[in-house]
Amino acid sequence: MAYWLFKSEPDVWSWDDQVAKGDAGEEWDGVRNYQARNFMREIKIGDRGFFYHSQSDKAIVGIVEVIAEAHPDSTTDDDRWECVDIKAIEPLPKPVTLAMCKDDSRLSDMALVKQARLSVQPVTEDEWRIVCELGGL
DNA sequence: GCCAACGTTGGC
DNA sequence: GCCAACGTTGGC
Repeated sequence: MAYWLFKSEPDVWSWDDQVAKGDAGEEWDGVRNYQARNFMREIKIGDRGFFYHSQSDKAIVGIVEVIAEAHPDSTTDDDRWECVDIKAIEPLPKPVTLAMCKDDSRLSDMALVKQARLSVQPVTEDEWRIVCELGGL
């Protein structure tokens, strides 16, 4: 199983919005970036991901599971863009902020730290474990 | 609200 | 195919 990080502006689509969708989940649509799209093509059903709030929060706030692999993005007619579907699994007892990731030398290679603008990014197993630990899981 | 970083577009 | 111009994202 692989691990990922999904980034969203909470004003547009927040963790609470995701939780409200329950097990039905929701399309992770609106990605207009080739690098992120290419990662989504590698994502498999059952993969886990962090849900990150950019802008005001700048924190990893929850864990999601992939329930549908890459398929055309229904929010555009442009067939270059695809999306996956995810559902909320559980919140992090303690959100892990960007500052915490930057302060932890073990996380200095995280895509989140190094590539601020990438909206879908891979997370290594070690990084996953460390962030869960920091988050109180 | 500003600005740096980065991705995309289009002219050559 | 290169690169300048432009647009967008996201941290501060």
